[in-house]
Amino acid sequence: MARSNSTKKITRIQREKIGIILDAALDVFSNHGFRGATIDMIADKAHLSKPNILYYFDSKDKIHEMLLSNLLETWLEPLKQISSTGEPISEICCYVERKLEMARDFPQESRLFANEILQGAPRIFHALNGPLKKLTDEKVALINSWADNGKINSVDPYHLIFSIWAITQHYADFDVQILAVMEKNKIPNRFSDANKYLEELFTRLLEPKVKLKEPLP
Amino acid sequence: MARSNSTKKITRIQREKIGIILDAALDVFSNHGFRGATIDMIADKAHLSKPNILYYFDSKDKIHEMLLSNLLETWLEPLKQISSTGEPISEICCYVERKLEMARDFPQESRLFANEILQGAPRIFHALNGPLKKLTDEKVALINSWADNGKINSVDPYHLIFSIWAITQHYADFDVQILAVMEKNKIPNRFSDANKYLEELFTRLLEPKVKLKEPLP
DNA sequence: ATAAAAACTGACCAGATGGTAAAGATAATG
DNA sequence: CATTATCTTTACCATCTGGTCAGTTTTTAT
Repeated sequence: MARSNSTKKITRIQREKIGIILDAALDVFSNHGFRGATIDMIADKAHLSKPNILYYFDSKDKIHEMLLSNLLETWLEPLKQISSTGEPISEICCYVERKLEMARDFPQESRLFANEILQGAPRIFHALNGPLKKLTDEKVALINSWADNGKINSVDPYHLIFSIWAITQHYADFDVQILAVMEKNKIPNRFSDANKYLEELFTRLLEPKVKLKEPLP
Repeated sequence: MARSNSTKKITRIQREKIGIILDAALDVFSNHGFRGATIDMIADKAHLSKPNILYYFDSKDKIHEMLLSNLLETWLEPLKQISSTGEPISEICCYVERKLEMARDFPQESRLFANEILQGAPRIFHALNGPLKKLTDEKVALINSWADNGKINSVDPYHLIFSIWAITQHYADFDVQILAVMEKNKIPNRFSDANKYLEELFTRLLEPKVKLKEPLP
């Protein structure tokens, strides 16, 4: 059997088919949620038979599990990149930009995540409570230190981060609504327009009230 | 039968039981999504038998449908209240506040809506494309006119509205994540802290660059 | 009180769905 | 080439789930 008994070698066919299955599963799970997705739908999309899929994964849950654990690293990465040595406002704006790019380029991953959280995060609560919390704590401290040094306006760092998460996720998760509501000719530019808007939003928020002139180099 | 053949009188028992069923259904649908919810779960929560539920509603879909149509009015209301005669920045901030209150007081409704949109809005696309679009168009025009008159900073009105929707929804839909990540002693105040943060966020964004002094009354 | 209408129940279906078993087909290996 | 290990399929099963139905109980109206 091919079941993921860790210590086994992985054949060429296994690597290929597992990839195909995960691609198909991501598509199906992200569009229908865990319960709404069926193995048959995944099988159809992957051009494989249902038992064949269950030859590579023990169960529907296992497929979903693997998608989520693959996702988490990708999801944390942009936040990790906020650097304590960079210029604060540009660090934040670059973070927003990276997140927005992810919403544009990986909307399925975004919706998979949103579905999971909406249902109460039954399968990844541990990751939220562990790695994500740890990373968030770090960046909260960093933002606070920037504020203490007068480099940015003093704001609640948690809510700053939440608002970034919220807005950027929105462009992936609520895309249907955006498409339905927006003026048709504005739709193609929605991501670059959003980026422009968000840059102004967060720059204005974070600019220190009294701007000190820095000496020219 | 009691089925909703519009032109029929409604008895006391019908009114009561339909209310009980909708309450239970809101709870179940919002926590599990449409496919994840079962009539049995609704029946359990409502302390009614499954056939009894189907005595009042023709199908699972009909229950869901009614919840969504009830929801829509509630959902549009806060946006409607933005008034062209008020002070622009305070109108926007009050809108944010109302939306945030809804996230706090009706998180189930918020998640029901989010679930529906995430799955591609199959059952309410018409409402997004109709009433919601119409209302949004109006408010977009209003915001643009404020900007043209120099009363607010000139920003993309669509993305302003989207960011308000995104952030306020987030506090309901992603509550698990917030609870997992946030410092424990900040949790009880999260809504009032959010309100404070958002007021500053949008005030700073919308303040005209050059503030004209108004004559005292 | 009694008949009619409304409300409710237990038993039951049919189809969908997650998953299995066993045998056949294909690829890798000595 | 032969043998083994891997891969795939056909035919299933058990359970869940939306929904029905025939009949019983309760409420309402006369």
